[in-house]
Amino acid sequence: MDADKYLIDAIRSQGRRLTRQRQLVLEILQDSSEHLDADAVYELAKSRGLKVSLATIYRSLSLLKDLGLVEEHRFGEDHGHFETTQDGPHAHFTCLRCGRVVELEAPKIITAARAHGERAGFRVVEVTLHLSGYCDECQNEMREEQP
Amino acid sequence: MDADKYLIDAIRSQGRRLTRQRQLVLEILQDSSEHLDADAVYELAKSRGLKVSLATIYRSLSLLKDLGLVEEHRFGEDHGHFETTQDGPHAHFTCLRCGRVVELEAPKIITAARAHGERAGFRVVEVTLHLSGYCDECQNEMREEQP
DNA sequence: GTCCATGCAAACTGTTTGCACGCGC
DNA sequence: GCGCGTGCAAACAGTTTGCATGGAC
Repeated sequence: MDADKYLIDAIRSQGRRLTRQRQLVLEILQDSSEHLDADAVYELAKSRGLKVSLATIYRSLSLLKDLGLVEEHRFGEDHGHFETTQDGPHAHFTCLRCGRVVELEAPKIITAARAHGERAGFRVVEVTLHLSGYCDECQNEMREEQP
Repeated sequence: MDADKYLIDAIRSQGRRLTRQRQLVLEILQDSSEHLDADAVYELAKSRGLKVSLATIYRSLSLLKDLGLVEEHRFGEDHGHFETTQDGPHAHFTCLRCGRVVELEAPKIITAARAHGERAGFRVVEVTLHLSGYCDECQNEMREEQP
């Protein structure tokens, strides 16, 4: 897998070690189109037959964040969601009914927001744009439930 | 105080009771230009001579949220910040050094983001725009520290 | 007087950490 | 074999909850 090479390089360059656990955490995030939380990664890792603890999941996620391979987002909830680092800036939408987190392309809006912050005198490091509401599917289902 | 009338009306209309604790929590949030977390509200309430428990702070904040008088935000941290409900949509900036949370007017950007989400087929309930980085003051101090 | 709101402490959730063992190098 | 990485359980922070007492109405 190509991405493994990134991982190997990144880990080696820091004098860290490549372990099955770290590999798998990254693979799981890459394979998933969803934005998983730590517990979901943990369950998926176990279901792939790896003996692993939740503590290691957190430690691996933290390392991968430090390496820049993974990003953490807090969508107004009390726990984090993780995704592999994306190329361009993008926004997220969380469905309040089914909980799914979807990505949204919004480069212009995010760039405008960054410029707006700089204009106000801040050095802007990060811009987070998060929408919440109801996805198409859930809107339909809600219509059926309450005619 | 005018805002107390809002509180009284809102609470009465739900058959709830007006207590010194609830009044004070709202007052503290109104008086503060910062975006306080639960513990900060707790400390301020105690410093105003009210005997109160942290549990009550949380319960009051939750009630005020339900009444629509207060909003909770999670700025990528593991704990919430609270503010009285504002008129228009606005963004927030968190300084990564001093932790201060500042409001930012950005109605056009937020409106554009909402429209963007609706165009993608979502019913958008909320838009959160959050910037983080370094405030003017901290930029200066950092310059002095590392010449 | 009724019943909701409070204080207290204990429970709970997501996350982090100390320690002894295991495994990548 | 050296030393980082791991599993386990305990610690931790923020928040919520059960229960008996207190106060708004």
